[in-house]
Amino acid sequence: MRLSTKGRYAVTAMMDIALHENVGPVTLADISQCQGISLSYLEQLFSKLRRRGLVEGVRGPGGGYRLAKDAGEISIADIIQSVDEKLDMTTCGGKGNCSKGDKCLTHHLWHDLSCKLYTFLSGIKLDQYVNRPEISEMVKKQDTQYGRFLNRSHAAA
Amino acid sequence: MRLSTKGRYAVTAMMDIALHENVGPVTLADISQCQGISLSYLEQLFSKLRRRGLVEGVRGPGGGYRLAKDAGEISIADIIQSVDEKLDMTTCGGKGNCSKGDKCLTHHLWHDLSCKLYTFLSGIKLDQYVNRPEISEMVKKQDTQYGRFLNRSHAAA
DNA sequence: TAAATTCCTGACTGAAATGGTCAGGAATTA
DNA sequence: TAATTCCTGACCATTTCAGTCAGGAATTTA
Repeated sequence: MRLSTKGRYAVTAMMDIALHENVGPVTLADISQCQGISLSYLEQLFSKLRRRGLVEGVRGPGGGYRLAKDAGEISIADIIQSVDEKLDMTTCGGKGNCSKGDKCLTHHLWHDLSCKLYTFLSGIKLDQYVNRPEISEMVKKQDTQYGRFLNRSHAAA
Repeated sequence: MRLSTKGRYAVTAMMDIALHENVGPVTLADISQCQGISLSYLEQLFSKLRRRGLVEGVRGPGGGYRLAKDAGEISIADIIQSVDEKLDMTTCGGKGNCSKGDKCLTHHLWHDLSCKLYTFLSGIKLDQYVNRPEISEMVKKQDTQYGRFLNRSHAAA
């Protein structure tokens, strides 16, 4: 398994988009500035998120990225697997041939753990955190601080 | 967070030792051969496990490593933290200064996740898997295959 | 006491992943 | 047509992983 800054960046960026669903597409440039993530790196991550069908890009001025599904249908597991590839912790990828064709001593352990972790991460959907009052306050603060969406007709107050 | 082969190796090796508690100290050479882990790499890992007080080394012929505590008191979290350092998934290490002194958008998310994962891994003790019938059978197979502990007076049948 | 065994330590190494840069398109809007 | 934004691919520095190597320290056994 792998759970690094990569997955964290992806989740943070997705959260940013989900938090601005009502405003319209969010540009990677904005996310880059607000969340402190390199623009080119974001582009790499979103290339994968797009291929996985989690977001869709809108080109041209006023464009950006928006969620391809409802925020309630996108889980943290989806996002992490898009960029980090695997949540499975067994060496064998669940096949049970980790020790010369047989299961290794810790196969059951890693299998159990992978299942639990996956269940947990799949259970968390984007909208759960989007609707938290502390978080929507934080994003409002950030938006005014960076002057985001000032040129949008239907910008948030 | 980090959960790589490193932590897996450490847990596997600890499991091997726990499974042979009744036979006496287990040499790293044996673990290396049976579990397919490089000897020198094992030595690095056990250096950390020893410093954490999870195992103790016995030098000289007939020596090896044995558990420093009861198998029921050693959790997977203990082992992984010994070699991999951190299970915490927040960027800030739990301090909440991840975004210019304030909490970042996903602070709560990673904090929650870290707690759950830690609770889960702390709850699994070595003895839980040692006492599983499938696993003690596997280890018996391995032992005869590699001819381990043949020169020990109280070797397992 | 000598030899064998085993832990123990530190320096070094190739390969991969991380996180990021750069350059240049392609599509869309104004 | 110009500006904006996504989109792609090549490239790069650094870190981590996983392992090698060499050598020493403690202990047991002969």
